[in-house]
Amino acid sequence: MANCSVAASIDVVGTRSAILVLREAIFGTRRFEDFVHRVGIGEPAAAARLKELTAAGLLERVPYQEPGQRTRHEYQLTAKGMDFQPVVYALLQWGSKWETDEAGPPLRATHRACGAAVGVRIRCDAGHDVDPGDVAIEPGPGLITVS
Amino acid sequence: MANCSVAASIDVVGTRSAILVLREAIFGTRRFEDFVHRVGIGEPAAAARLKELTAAGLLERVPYQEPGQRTRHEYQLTAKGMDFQPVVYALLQWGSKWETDEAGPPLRATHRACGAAVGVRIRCDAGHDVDPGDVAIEPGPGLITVS
DNA sequence: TGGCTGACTTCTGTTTACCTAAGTCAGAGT
DNA sequence: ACTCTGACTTAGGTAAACAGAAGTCAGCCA
Repeated sequence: MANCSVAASIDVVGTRSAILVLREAIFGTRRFEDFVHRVGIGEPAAAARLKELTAAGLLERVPYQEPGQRTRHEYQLTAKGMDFQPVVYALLQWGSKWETDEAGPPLRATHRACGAAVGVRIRCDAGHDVDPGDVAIEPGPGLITVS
Repeated sequence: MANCSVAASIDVVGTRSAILVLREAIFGTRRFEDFVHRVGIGEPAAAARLKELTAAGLLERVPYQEPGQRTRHEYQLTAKGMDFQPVVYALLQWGSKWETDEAGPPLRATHRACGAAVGVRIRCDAGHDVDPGDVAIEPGPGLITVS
């Protein structure tokens, strides 16, 4: 009954832990144990989310080997996973503005070149900056007309 | 154990139905019955999400009256709710690129002035466009150092 | 060959997120 | 007073999303 791409996206990253795992992957986490500790979830949940995100094509399981260690596997973002970055930064931006606790965020995303905090802006495919009020919603087939 | 604003955001809009209700609100839905039908959830779930989002300050319950009808209530986006638009458009953009089915999305967000599809771009507070690879993650207090 | 370790899996139990179906309730119109 | 309607609430059940503890397994090293 998914009637828009938003719903399709949520079908892929529908749970709290899925988004948090993806956030950690975007922030640079690669190894299973690190996902468990940094996301703050149990091992079964971490294993399930990593498997699902890998199956959905957002993560890739690639072998690596540290010197003097056996071959292991780590999880790397694919292009599809990297394209999810705007969603994470949008959440980060919104949460920083409206839901920050007293201590402030322990993680900050900044522009490498200038050090300013990173967020997102609404923009159209033609390159214009778009104010939230200038967005038109066009109903397509199969949807009840907005009254 | 929320260690970043992303987690704080997800605490507010943590469920599939919460994001879909918020999407509908952003797309212009106001009335209870419309939320139920357009989101495709049951009435109890819709009532619970609307109540939670109202309590969290993203929606506001305001009275209205159509001629010849009794006073009723509708749900309007607050400034906090409107600020969530980039998250929804980021999800829309990602889903349109990676998860579109054969029929295409029944709803499209476009720039009113030029008609082009609306999405989001990563940008820093200094106003620069930022490529995904140019984002630096700075660990703050309380977080294990990324290996 | 046996220990060690990171990466899982299995088991058991709880909570949360839904569903459908059937109420309740307020108040404008008759 | 009575009906009608949109907006919910209540009841009862199911499935998914978790948690914690305790396994299993692979393979490098000794």
